[in-house]
Amino acid sequence: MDKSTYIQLLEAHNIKPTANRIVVVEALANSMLPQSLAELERRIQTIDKSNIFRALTLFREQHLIHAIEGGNDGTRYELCHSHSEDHDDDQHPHFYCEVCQQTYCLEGLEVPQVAVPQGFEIRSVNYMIKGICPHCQSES
Amino acid sequence: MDKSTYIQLLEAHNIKPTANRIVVVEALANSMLPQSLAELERRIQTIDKSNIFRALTLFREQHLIHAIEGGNDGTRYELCHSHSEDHDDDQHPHFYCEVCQQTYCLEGLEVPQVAVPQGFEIRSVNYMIKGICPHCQSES
DNA sequence: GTTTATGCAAATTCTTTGCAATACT
DNA sequence: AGTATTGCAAAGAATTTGCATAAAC
Repeated sequence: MDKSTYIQLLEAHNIKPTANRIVVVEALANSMLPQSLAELERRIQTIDKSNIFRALTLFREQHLIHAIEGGNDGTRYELCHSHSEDHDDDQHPHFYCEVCQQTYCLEGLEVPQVAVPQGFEIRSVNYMIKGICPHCQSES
Repeated sequence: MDKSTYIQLLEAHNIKPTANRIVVVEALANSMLPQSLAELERRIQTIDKSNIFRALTLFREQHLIHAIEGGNDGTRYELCHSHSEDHDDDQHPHFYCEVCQQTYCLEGLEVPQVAVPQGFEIRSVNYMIKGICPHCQSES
């Protein structure tokens, strides 16, 4: 993907494509794994963390990225796959390895739905599995 | 439940039943909703937060309580239902209301399993739904 | 008397905001 | 000019640790 692709992506979500925001969205796009704010800070030395944070907040509001929680160390962010402007519908389960502490996307899988009681309105679902990943499995 | 029940509960998990620990486990048992550390601090004025924290850490190690994450404000704790000493098997989905910010246990429901790829070993699953609860639904 | 638990204070870590300077339109 | 964005610094919030005292065994 080149720069103009990211600009289009930002614009599709009504985000003005500033230089910093392009860098942040690019960093997310190039990440295999969902990134925490701290990881993005480490990766993007040129932008202040408050600005990365503000970019992420904006991206989240515009449904360009979504947040996943429940691994261990705070919130992680990943690009939405479905590029809808007003909601996320590409939720997939995540797997947090208790040994290497990486969070994997289980992209091929769907988050199974549960039948919630009458009156609960579902907006989103976080499905986080914890355990040991194949790599750490074979180490032991 | 009276005090001796809590003592038995602690002992069943190989936890020495000190006065403080009895108070903490009692507070959890009397909570309808999973409690955060901050909520427990507010509820238990007699015990220092570092101690509540240490009790929770110990309880977690001994599988007396489990942690749920992904609501909004950090980790919440609830008693395990299955009183096994070495693992949790009573996971149920939780529902976080984005309006009133309460976390509900959907106790009647099971967490649906997903077929993870070969090599991933599942230890536990966090299923967190976000949306609007019946009460806040009817407010609007 | 040795180990364990406790309370207080403070260190850490992570997230979020204030504000002046800069860039954009 | 006027609005939006940025970097730096610092405020906040939440979690976790150090350590001296006190309690338990």
